[in-house]
Amino acid sequence: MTKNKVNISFRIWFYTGNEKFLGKGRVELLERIDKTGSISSAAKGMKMSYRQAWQMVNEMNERASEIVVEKSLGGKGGGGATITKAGEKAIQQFHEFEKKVAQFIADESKNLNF
Amino acid sequence: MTKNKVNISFRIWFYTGNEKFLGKGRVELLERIDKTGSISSAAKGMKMSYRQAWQMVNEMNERASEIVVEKSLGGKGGGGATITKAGEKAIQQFHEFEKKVAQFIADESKNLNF
DNA sequence: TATCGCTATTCATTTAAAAACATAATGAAA
DNA sequence: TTTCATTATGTTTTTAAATGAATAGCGATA
Repeated sequence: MTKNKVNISFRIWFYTGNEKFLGKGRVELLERIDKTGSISSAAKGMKMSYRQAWQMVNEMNERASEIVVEKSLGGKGGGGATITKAGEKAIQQFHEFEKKVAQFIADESKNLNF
Repeated sequence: MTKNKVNISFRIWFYTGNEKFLGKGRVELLERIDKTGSISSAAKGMKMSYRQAWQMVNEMNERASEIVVEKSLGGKGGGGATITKAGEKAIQQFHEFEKKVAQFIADESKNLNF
């Protein structure tokens, strides 16, 4: 009867009310928007269609009390998108929370076997 | 600037090595097998095809060091399936772990706003 | 030895989510 | 006033996952 070590994986999501607001994927999207300055190039960088990326951004903006992405239309480069202070805070809080949970799970799972 | 309360949802998965072994859905499947005595009626009770249920059971048995479901073929009622001691333990440990994580997250998320 | 309901397995079909495609609309700047 | 890359939005196509259907095998028991 060999015992196997059990590893635990997890995911967390932030909700506002009962609507999904932020998860790992959306955080990555926000970070890429921050880095590239546009939804379209952020989407290109992940395996994601522009349409979906745009929709995600829109949902997040609708569901947060302050928008997380400021979008601009037309102009020099056609427009673009930037992360707001509220967006930066959301990203940071998500990472922090995820880290805490990871630490907790790592501690608690040390002696879990089958 | 109204702040919204943020709720956090999560899911955890048990892995043996780097293969998924157990998650919320599979735990429910095991519990239904336990209650009904067969994979087929357990599957019927959830929104799940017998095929998938059978495959899940098979995967779990392959990936655990001891099988979690004992299957019997033919005989009086055509056969059936029962949960082993190892299976019961797995279910119990999953629930316990999930509960601990839920408590941790509830505590940590008390003052999270946007 | 016939029956019965289950396990076991293959193959076709359905479905839902995402991608891909197409096309306006925008507005600063040259 | 033309250009440009982007946002914005509707429509079609692809893809992946699950379901559904069909069939064989099993074996205790009546």
